[in-house]
Amino acid sequence: MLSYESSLQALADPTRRTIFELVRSRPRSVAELAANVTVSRPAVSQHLGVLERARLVRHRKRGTRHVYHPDPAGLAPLREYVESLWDDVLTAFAAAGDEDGGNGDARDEE
Amino acid sequence: MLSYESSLQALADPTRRTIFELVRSRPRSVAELAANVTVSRPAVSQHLGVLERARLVRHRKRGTRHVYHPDPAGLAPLREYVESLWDDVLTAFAAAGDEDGGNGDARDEE
DNA sequence: ATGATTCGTAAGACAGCACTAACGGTTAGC
DNA sequence: GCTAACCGTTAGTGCTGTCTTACGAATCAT
Repeated sequence: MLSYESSLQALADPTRRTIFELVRSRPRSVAELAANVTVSRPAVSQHLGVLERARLVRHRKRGTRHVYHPDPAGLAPLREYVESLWDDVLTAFAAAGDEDGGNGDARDEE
Repeated sequence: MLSYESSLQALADPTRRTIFELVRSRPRSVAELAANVTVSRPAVSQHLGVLERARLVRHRKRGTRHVYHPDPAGLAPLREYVESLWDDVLTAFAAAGDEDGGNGDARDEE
């Protein structure tokens, strides 16, 4: 699996995105994260596993607590991918025009 | 639903991402898209519906054919979101340091 | 050493999503 | 007007992912 795929799929889930937003603003423990979302603590732990596999977060053991903090390693490929899409789509869009529903002249071009 | 959420969720699916890649490279009809993926034509039509609701593609009726082309409207919010994540994560990462497994000094800070 | 706290993991139930098959609508061509 | 081609939609099915409960491991405090 390409690197930006896992990041894309990880951030697609709303709960997981909320957790990542919390970790992004400030490093937090699992219990602190679970207190700020509607799901249980094991669910948060599973989401953190997905985020960590996607290289979006890392964790550091602080005694019995696992403190999670963001990691740019997984976000960088996603950022590059979106940027490449952005450039190509702008070019393709400018070449095609911006009208959509109108079916004025029907020329066959294939 | 915020705009970048739908784009994120739409691009998370591999088949949908393949379809979007094809549309990005060149405007294509539904049958042409279906010929380049492993799923059936109705499945492609459904995926195009999701992509269109996310403002990632548009379509133009060319006789009986529906030609789909990319749309920057849905991609722009996603790009801005990823960029904002990138900036904040870089800052947070620099402030936290880059070590992970090491549990050297355990101070209680809460 | 013992008890308490924090966390990860396994197992099972449940919901959501993607897919196929069948149908109906619209347009081009004869 | 009639046939064929292209497409969207709906109903039904299978599967992947998420959630909760229960359990075990690791660490700090007493």
